[in-house]
Amino acid sequence: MNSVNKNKALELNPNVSVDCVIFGFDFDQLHCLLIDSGLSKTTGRSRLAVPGDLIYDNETLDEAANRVLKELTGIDNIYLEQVGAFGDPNRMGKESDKEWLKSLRAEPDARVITVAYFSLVKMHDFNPEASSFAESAGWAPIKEIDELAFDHSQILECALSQLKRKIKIQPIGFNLLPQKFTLSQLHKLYESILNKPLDKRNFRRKILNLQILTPLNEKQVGVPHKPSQLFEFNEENYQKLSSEGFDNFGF
Amino acid sequence: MNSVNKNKALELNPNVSVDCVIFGFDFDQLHCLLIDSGLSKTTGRSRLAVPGDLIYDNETLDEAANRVLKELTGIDNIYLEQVGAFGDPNRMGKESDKEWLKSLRAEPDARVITVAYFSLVKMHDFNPEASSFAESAGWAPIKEIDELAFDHSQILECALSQLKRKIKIQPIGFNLLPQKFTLSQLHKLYESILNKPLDKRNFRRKILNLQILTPLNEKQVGVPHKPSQLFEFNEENYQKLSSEGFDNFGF
DNA sequence: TAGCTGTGTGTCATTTACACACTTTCAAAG
DNA sequence: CTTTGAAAGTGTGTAAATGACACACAGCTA
Repeated sequence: MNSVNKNKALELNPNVSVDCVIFGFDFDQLHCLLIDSGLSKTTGRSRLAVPGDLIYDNETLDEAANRVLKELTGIDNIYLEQVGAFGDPNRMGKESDKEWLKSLRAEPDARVITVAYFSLVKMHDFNPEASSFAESAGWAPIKEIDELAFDHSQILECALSQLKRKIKIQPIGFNLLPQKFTLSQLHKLYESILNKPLDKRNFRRKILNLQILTPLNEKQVGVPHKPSQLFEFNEENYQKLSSEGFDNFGF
Repeated sequence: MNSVNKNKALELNPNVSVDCVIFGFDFDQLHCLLIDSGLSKTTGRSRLAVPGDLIYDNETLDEAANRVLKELTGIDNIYLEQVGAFGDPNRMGKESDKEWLKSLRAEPDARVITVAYFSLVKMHDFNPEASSFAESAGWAPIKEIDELAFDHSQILECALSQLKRKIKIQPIGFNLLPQKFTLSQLHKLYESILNKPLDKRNFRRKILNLQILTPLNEKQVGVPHKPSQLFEFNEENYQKLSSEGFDNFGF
C-alpha cells in the first residue's frame, strides 16, 4: 500500500518510526524530555513516552529524527546519534498504550519498527513550558523516571548507556552546556551522566590536559561565593586532537 | 497491505530487512562472508553483498537475523550484535543493483530500511564450498573487499568499527577461534581486527593477566617449530570478571 | 567582621604502558 | 645425525598516567 506508491512525497511509512531520547542538563541533574498522553479515559492514568513519529518515505532516518526534534523544540542542528533499532512485534502491545496509539496513528495496529536516537540539547535554550507543547511535554530528571509507555524504558536505558560510553571518548557533553561554563559545571555534568562521584582535582587535571578548553577572561557574576573562571569549548583543538587519534578521556 | 493484515504469520514486511555482516578468521586474516549476484545480463558484471532478507511480521529483528544466519550457514547460536539501522531512501538506488533486486524481491521498488548486524563464526565450522550456497556465497578477506552492492560498503565499515571497539572491551574474539587455540593465534586475530601490530610480550602479559584463559596440558603437534601451548577460553572466570565490572582489555 | 560556600591548587605512591633481545624447541632437509 | 630455519616463549628497566588525598583563599551575606 505505502511502499509501492510512486508519489512518496507526503507518504508516511506505517512500518517505521523514529524515537528521540532528548537529554538536557540543568547544572544539577541529567534530564530527559518526555511527552504525556494525557489522562486515559479508561484507566484514568497518563502514560509518558519519548517523542517520536513515523517516517516519511522520502526522508532519511536522520532527517526524520531531526524533524521530530525541530517540531518539538523549534531547534535545528541538535546533536543527534543513532542508538539502534527496536523491533519486537509486541513492543506496542501493552493494553495501557493502545488507547493512546489509536489517537496518534492512522493504522494503530501496524507493526512498527522504531529507530531510536539520542540527542543533547542546551536545556535552557528550550523551555517546554513556553512552547506549544506546554501541556504535553516536560523535562523529567533521569533518576525519577519510572516506567514509560511502549518499549521506551528499554530505549531510554540503551540511549543512556550509549551516552555514558560515548562521553568517555568524545567531548559531546559540551552540547549540554551553554557556550560559557565553569569547570565545576562540567564536573557535575560528568558525575550526573556517569552516576558516580569523580575526584575534583583529577577531573580538572585530565580535562585541562586535553587542551580542548579555552579559558576566558571572564568570571561568573552574581553568585554568593567566589566567582569561578569561565571556559569555552575549543573546537579547533578538538578537531586536531581527534584527527591525531584521540579517543579517551579516561574516566 | 502488509501491516494491517491480521494473519501475519507468513507475511514478509516489505519495508524492513536485516543484513548480516558475518566475520570469520582463518588464522591469518579477517574475512567476511559475501553473496554473489551472479553475472548481470545487462552489465556482464556481478555484484557482491552481505546476506540479508526482509523480516516476517511475527519475528523480532534478532530472530530475523538469526534466521538469515541459520539459512545460510546451518549454524544456530551464532554470536550476533546489532550495528544499527540504515535508511537512506536511495540506499538501493544504484542502477547496477536494481536488476539483482528485481530477482530477489516481490516489491523491488519498495523503500526498505535495513537493520544491520554483525556476527562472528568459527570459520572452519562452516565452509560455504560444501554448502548449498557454494555457487553464491564465499569468504572474502576484509582487506580485499572492494565496493559492495547497495549501501553494504557502509554497513561493512560500521560493523567493522563496532567490532574493533567491542573487541577491546569484551572477549568476543573467542567466537572466531576454535575451542583450543594458541596465544599466537589470538594475537594474530587481534592484529587482524585492529589492523595494526601489537607488541607480542605486552599482548601476552595483558591477556594472561585477565585470567580468562585456561592453559591446557597440550601442545600443538606437527608444526615445524617449537610447538606452542594450547589454551581454552574460561567462561566462568570471564563471568566473574564482568560482573565485577570488567570492561577493558586496554589495547 | 565573622561566617559560609564553593574555588582552586600539589605531591606522592602505585599502576600501567611501552620498548626491547635472546634462548628454546621442533621438523625438515641434506 | 647434523644443520638450519621458523616461530615460541620469556624479563626488565623506564616513562607516563592514574588515583588518593587536604587545606587555604576569595568573595558574598548578614
